[in-house]
Amino acid sequence: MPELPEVETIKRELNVIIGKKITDVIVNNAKVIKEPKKEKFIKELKNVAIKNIIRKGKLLIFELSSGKSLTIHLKMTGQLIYPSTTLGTSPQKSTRVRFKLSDGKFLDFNDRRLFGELRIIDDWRKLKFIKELGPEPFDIDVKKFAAMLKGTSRPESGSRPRSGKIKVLLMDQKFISGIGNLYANEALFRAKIHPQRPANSLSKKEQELLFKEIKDTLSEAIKYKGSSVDQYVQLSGKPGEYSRYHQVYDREGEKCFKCKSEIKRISLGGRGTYFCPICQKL
DNA sequence: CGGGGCTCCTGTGCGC
DNA sequence: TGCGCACAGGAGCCCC
Repeated sequence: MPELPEVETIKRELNVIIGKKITDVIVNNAKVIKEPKKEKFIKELKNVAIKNIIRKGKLLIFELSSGKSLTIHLKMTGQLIYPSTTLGTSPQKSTRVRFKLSDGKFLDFNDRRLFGELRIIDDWRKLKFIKELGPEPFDIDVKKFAAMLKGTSRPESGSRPRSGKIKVLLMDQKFISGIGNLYANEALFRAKIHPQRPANSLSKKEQELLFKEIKDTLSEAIKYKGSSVDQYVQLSGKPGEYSRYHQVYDREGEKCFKCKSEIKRISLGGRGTYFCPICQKL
């Protein structure tokens, strides 16, 4: 479940490979390569340098010296490991693609469930996923956020009246980018808002608090290098430390840290949704 | 439009 | 102790 903080952590750590050249590509499972086909994918990367690495929402983009870009989406169980060691966390059974760099070390893409997506494209800005991506929480102000929730934001930015559930909306990458199931749960708890609240029903105070808590939760998670709940690890293979600060996620039946009542779990948008029925008002 | 459910997959961890 | 299966949830898609 890498979300914005996890992908941002990896992106920052990947700084060390900027300027290095890819000397070889080993594909153990071509399913994660979405375009172009395996042979062309390998050819496009060989002897090409990594010029820059950026992140858009949960998507990593490697800008290459060829002018093209390699995009990597970790989806749920994707990992990037560098430098890979034979004794450490990589390579392993789930190592799907290995990039050999000009320093002789490997950057490994591991992905247990094969949901991850690698592609090479001429212009990442033209990707449908990118064009439809909503703004990041850090790129907007509270006024804009409030307008988006109310659905009164400019039509060309894709805003409509938002009567859907707030938690489902927060996870919608076309609405706002970077938030997944874990941080949607955490931010809503901190803002004392029930996940089933209609998005356009929030009071001005609630909008402000939610916006603040989204940013604070994400910032804190970045500070602690992400949450290792399932598969996520840092580039070095070390787990992220933020999991120990989770208030509700994966805590069904345990006591709320604030009011001691029982954390509940429901399903929203097909996702496990955790909340405190006392602290979070419907 | 919202919402629910299914799909892509596989390793883990639970219940029996 | 072993076996089988529900579950994890990012994002796209389909249908009502």
